[in-house]
Amino acid sequence: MKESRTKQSIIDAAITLFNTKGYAGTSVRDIAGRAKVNAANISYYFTNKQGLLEYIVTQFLDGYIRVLEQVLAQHLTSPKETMLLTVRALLRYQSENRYLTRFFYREISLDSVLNRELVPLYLSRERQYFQVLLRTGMESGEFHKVSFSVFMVQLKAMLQAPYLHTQYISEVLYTIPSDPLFLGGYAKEVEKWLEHTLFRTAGLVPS
Amino acid sequence: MKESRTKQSIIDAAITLFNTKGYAGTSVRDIAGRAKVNAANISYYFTNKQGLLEYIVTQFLDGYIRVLEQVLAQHLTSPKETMLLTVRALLRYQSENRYLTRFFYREISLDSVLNRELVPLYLSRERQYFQVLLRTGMESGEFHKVSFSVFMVQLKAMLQAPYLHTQYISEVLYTIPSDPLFLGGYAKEVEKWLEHTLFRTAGLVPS
Amino acid sequence: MKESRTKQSIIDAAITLFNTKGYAGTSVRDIAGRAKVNAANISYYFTNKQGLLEYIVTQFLDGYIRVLEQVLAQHLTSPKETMLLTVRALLRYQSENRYLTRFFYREISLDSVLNRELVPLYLSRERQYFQVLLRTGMESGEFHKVSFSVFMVQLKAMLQAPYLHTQYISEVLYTIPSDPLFLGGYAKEVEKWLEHTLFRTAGLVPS
Amino acid sequence: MKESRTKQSIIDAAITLFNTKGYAGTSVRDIAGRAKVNAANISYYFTNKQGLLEYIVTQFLDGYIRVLEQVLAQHLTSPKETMLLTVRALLRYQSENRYLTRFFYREISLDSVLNRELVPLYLSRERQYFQVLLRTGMESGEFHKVSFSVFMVQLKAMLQAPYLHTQYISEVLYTIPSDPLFLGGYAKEVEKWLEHTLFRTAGLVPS
DNA sequence: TATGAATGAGTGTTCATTCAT
DNA sequence: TATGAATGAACACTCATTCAT
Repeated sequence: MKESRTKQSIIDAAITLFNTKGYAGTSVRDIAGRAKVNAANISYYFTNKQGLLEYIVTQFLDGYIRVLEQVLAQHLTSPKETMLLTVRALLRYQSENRYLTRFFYREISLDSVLNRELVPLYLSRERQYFQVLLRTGMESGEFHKVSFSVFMVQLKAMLQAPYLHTQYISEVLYTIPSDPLFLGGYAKEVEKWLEHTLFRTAGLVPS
Repeated sequence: MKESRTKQSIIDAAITLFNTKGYAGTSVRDIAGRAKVNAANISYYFTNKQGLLEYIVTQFLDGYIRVLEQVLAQHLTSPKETMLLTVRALLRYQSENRYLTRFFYREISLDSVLNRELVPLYLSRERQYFQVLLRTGMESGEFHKVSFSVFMVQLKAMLQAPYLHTQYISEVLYTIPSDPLFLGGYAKEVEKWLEHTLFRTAGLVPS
Repeated sequence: MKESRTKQSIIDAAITLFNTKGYAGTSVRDIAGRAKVNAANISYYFTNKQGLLEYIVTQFLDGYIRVLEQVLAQHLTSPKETMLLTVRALLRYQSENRYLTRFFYREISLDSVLNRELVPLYLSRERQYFQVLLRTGMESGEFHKVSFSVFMVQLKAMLQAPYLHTQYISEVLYTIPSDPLFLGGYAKEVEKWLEHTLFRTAGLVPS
Repeated sequence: MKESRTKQSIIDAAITLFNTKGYAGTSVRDIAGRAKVNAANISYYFTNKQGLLEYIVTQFLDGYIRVLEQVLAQHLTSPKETMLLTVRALLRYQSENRYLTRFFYREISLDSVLNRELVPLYLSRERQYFQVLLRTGMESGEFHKVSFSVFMVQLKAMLQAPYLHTQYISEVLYTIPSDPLFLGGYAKEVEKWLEHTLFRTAGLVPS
């Protein structure tokens, strides 16, 4: 079921503008103007501006969770391999939705109905995913014994860094996060960190 | 020269509200209401809303740079010691201005005149500070040979993490960033990371 | 293509209020209130208050120039007859738009973008029209040899007088400029002046 | 009794600004800024903005009436001579107060308390002055029999023209109204008109 | 499905004015 | 006499949204 051209162009325009100017700093007329549609269409398709935001964020989080599910669906036996593939998949997903990712990680820290109600629902599923994975790895002896929370805050920082510290990241990798080449480079940095802090046995899984 | 009561209460209210609702999401009437002053005072003291933002951000960045200068003023001979004291001082400064810090690190990624003109001026001074420090440390043999850019993006991530990943950080440290106890805890994590990636000789400088 | 009811009632209200209170002395809420429409419609239809002014003034000046063109379109051979018909037509046009005329002649002397840029464009066309007409009349011998500038300043004063010296004019003509009867009366005064200062041959063209 | 420096500089600034931007278009801060005084002084010296306007207009009208009284005080016996001296004196007075004159003639047509109450008081004295002068002249046989109202509207137009039709007047007289040379030139035009329409005997009174 | 017209609430800002000093 | 601080009301304008078509 393809979205109507109008609906999709609204979404695309919204993501771009939310990313550069923030949600509150973007007006529905801005979005309609960039999407080259009538502003009333936004209310028609998404009820209101808040509805458009929820649609976009939900879409992003649905995709994020789907990435986790797709890794699980491969029925890998090694926790180490699962962790590596998960991280790679998430980095790829974020890179494919880079404007949305950047917007989400920025706006998530604001006080809003969205962040108090909708977002925690998804984040608790992410937390559960990694909790199970970590426990399994530690029980099997593949992972060092680490604090879950300490690991998580570091992992999240790793995942978000390229989208929050844009001033430096481009120099580090001689490229920008939008560049597909970036994926490989930054992913290796993250894997090095996993190797060092989590994995007991050396040797990377080939990417 | 003390700020007038009115001016200061506007600043305090603005920091709180910018932090929770963002700059664009905060109206001057919101600020005036919370500060319990007339909204016209904002124009009176800061010309306009944008002027208030600039005043606040400038104040924050001035303080940030002053922290660096104060460490330099101690004329320490060891680069390692200098680096440690710098990081501790910056963490303390951020903790003392935690709402402002959080707001700044979020809003800095938006497209605005402020971020295109005023902020880079200050950030280039921070960059220069660490560039000199790193070069000195590497020449004296106290530091590993590392890429400046890679080091910086990691350092910035370390400094900003407590303010950007607030969902997890409280669990990690059994406390919140506002808690003074937090300082010691998180600072130790950062120092451990420095020890590991930058310093050639073991042994922490007593805090 | 008729203007929408809302747009036209804004224009009508604006002309009335600009005339009695001046442009700067009239607020958009005044206009909206008198027009019995929402104030936001003014921005909707005219971008802003200044745009409404420009629309109104442009409309007036367009009509003014059109009057001149319509006289020309009659292909009269006698300069004297052309001059008389022109003056009568302009007086009729002004009488039909008396509030606008009065407002325009007052506000034109203020320092504004409008008066520095838009208005001179139209006035230069009026000047050209009379320049050609006067030259033709003088070459054919129907007109006395007069200074163009002296003639113009007097003609303009004649045309504007009923709208600028309203305190006396009503007494002079035992009527007000809005009265259609006025037209004949004042027009005759102007023609008498033309007869006296410009025309070499006696005898009025029947009106 | 000299005005205080502050008060006088407020008056000067107000006249300039009222002339270029109109009364409603000028803010008390504009005036204070140009006068280089604190805005509160305006309320202190003139109660409020309206009071400043009244002060200025009253000053102008007082001077205007004083001009008439000074001609009368010369106890001239010839109505013709009186009329000529009056017109010359009024033109000189206006030229000496040209900004104020221009502002007054423009703003006088607006609907305001000032124009409904204060101004008519003075204008009725001007009317009476000319009424007596005209009657005397006509009874003595020096003046043609003319309609008072018709004469007045023409006279007023003559007096105001240089200040209302500024676009053309400069070309006519190869000078600007502010130029002292202008006085003589324009005065002669007006006297020619008087000679033609009012005076029975030829021969100008030497100026 | 899509739009132009229209609105009420809210935006940042300026206004003339007051008042303690 | 003169001022900086402060205010409430008003300013022009933008906002997200509704609705008839």
